[in-house]
Amino acid sequence: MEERDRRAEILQAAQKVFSQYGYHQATIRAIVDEANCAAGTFYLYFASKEDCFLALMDKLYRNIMEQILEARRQVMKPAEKLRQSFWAVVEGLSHDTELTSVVLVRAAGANPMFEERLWRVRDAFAEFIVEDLVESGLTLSRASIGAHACVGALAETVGVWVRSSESESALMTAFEEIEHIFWLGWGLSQTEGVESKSYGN
Amino acid sequence: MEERDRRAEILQAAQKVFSQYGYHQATIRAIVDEANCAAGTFYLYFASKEDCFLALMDKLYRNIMEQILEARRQVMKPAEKLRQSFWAVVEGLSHDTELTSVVLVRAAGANPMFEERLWRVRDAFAEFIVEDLVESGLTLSRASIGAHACVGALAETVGVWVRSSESESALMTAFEEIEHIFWLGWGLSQTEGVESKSYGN
Amino acid sequence: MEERDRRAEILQAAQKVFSQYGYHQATIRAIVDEANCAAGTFYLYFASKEDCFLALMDKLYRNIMEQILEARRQVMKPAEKLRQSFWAVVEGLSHDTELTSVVLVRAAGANPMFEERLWRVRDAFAEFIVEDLVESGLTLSRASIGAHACVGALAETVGVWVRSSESESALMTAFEEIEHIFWLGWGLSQTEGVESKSYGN
Amino acid sequence: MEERDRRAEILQAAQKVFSQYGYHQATIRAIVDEANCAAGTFYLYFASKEDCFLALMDKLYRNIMEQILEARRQVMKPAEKLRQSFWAVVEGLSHDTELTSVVLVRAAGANPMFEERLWRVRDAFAEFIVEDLVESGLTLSRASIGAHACVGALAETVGVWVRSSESESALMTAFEEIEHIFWLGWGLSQTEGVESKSYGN
DNA sequence: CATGAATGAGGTTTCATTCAT
DNA sequence: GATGAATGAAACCTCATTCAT
Repeated sequence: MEERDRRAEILQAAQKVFSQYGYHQATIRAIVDEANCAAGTFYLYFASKEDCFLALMDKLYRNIMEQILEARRQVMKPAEKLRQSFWAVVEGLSHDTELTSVVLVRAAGANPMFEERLWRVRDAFAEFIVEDLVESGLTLSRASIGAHACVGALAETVGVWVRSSESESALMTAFEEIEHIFWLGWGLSQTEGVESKSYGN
Repeated sequence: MEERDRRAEILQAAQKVFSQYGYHQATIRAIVDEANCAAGTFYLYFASKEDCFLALMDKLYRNIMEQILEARRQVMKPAEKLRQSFWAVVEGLSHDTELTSVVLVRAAGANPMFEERLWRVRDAFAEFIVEDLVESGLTLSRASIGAHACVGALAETVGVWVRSSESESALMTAFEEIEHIFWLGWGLSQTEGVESKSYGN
Repeated sequence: MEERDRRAEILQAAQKVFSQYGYHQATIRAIVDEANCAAGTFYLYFASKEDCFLALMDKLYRNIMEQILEARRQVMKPAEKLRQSFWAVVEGLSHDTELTSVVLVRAAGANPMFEERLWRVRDAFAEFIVEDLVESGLTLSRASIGAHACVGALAETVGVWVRSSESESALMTAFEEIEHIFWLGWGLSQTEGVESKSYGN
Repeated sequence: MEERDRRAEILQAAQKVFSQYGYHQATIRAIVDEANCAAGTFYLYFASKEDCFLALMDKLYRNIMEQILEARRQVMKPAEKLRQSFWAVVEGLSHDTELTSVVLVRAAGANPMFEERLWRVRDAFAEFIVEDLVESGLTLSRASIGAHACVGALAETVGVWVRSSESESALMTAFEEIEHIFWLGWGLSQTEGVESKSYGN
């Protein structure tokens, strides 16, 4: 006898529908049709449409957090930690690109609450990178700007990729290029951490 | 007797209301209250709420386009052209940050149509940068990835800044840091264009 | 050009529908059909179904209050004041028996808020009678019990009458009988106020 | 092993919940939670929510009927029979005031069917009093009006008492006062039945 | 007997849009 | 050009009831 996880089924369906129509255009009707259940069933597992969307945001958040914490468990050198964090975020974002694009691009305009929660997510990721950058010798201010810029670059890249019909490897190539840009931009050699020579003011 | 531009008044009011509530929470009622006119009047100038929002997106688009085209009129060296384009985008984005945040962060989830238009806007800006980067010696692929990453970084930076209560000069500092990162990342000296030493494949 | 009072029209329709179906069975749809307007129009004049019902309660309340205050304006002797109050309540209740029965019998179970408001109405009327009874020599305790009993008797009588298909004069006869019972019961002669002889404990 | 009467348990729980929330606000969920059983179990004992409420109405009806029939079994003099009926009703009403208030005040607005049943209950009680009053010499018309007025007075009194936080003895005092009023009002000596002196037409 | 997950009809309410004035 | 009362479609959500276990 198979164990069905209704909540997961509905969440999956919701993700698909939100991805297709955006938050407001998505109707409960469409979600439950996709999930093959009745409207009332939706409300056994989620208090509201909003609650369901927030559950998706949390899912992405936890996905990435897991990756980051896992990655940072055994590392030692700052430069390496930074790279691990970066790729953990990348890993989390690319693990389920539909989810990523739903949360990153469909969340904002829909609801001020989503927007705030979304910023919390983005800020949390940036925070890890900031920390590593500071350890690597950048000032807090530059680390903070750079970390957010990096998160923005990653998010945009996912967005571009989702619209395109390119392969997953194309996405990976893009991530590598971004790593390349930021590591050079931050004055870090890609394998050895902070460069000795400083640059200008 | 002064000429009133009703359309501009309403657009201004709409920008304020969209900025405050997001697209869907914003009601025509709130917009016309803000504009001190009747609901019907709104429809003399805009075909629909959607049309009005699109007008705002176009406004931002034209703001930045103007800056870019203006900036690129007299320049010659590729390196300089790139820097001009970058700062033109920055200029356009920071000229009216309320408008920028409305379009950049409130648009997406609201409506698939906005999303598509928004990507057209972002792509258009990225395109100029791509062109300049290619002229500066990057491959098309890397130029394209880098240009989009750059646009994403700028958009995120505006988003972070809008939420914070920092001064405009803080925003400028952030833009400078981003320029710094990308120029180094792209292997361009900040004052002279493409660096001679290449990096890896 | 005729002045239409939409609010009054809808209120009238609502009264009819509530009277026919009770609060919960009554649908906005039925009300607006009865009022010959669209569902949305209802919400131009009432914040909610609840608000509309409360408006009906207030209408009855004001109807009766008006009668009472009017009646008590010029009177002097306590006995006469009491009789005037009694008949003012009666007048208010019988002025629009549909309204009366809607408010008095349909209000309770529907909504705790209605119930509370309904008691406020009943208490308010009882209060006038209490006051007059005390002036006529009864103790506060007995006056209070008697006044509420009297209100209950009147309400029940209206209820009975509404269900029956008797004439309005039958209702009046009933009210007179009730006056008769209570006046004797309170030890007041029907024309001269407090009786001299007291009765037991 | 004690015999549990599930039906009675659920009915008890229902009474409590209806009393607290009113008929429509009360949910089956709340009732079965209170009764510590599953939703499905409710439907083993009651055909519907409506059916359950009707069972409560019947319970009150039977409570009072029992009292009345018991009381009237051995009496002979009309005056005494009337008093016995009156106090039997009072007894029935005050035996379980929660039940009384549920039925008397929460029933009406909920459902036209309840209302009709409620009137049947009230009419049944009034009928006994009418009968006794006619035997005591009143005309049928006056007896009928008086009996209903009396029932209304009693019901209102219970309602007032339930809202207040007075002792049970206060309720009894109120009932005595009401007896006093009506007996005088009907021209009956409180101990001896119909007074010799008649009053008016 | 008992359970409780699933159902789905149906109601209230919102709000973009229209049009007679 | 300007108004704002009226429209009505359509969405979210509740909750009494069922039935497979």
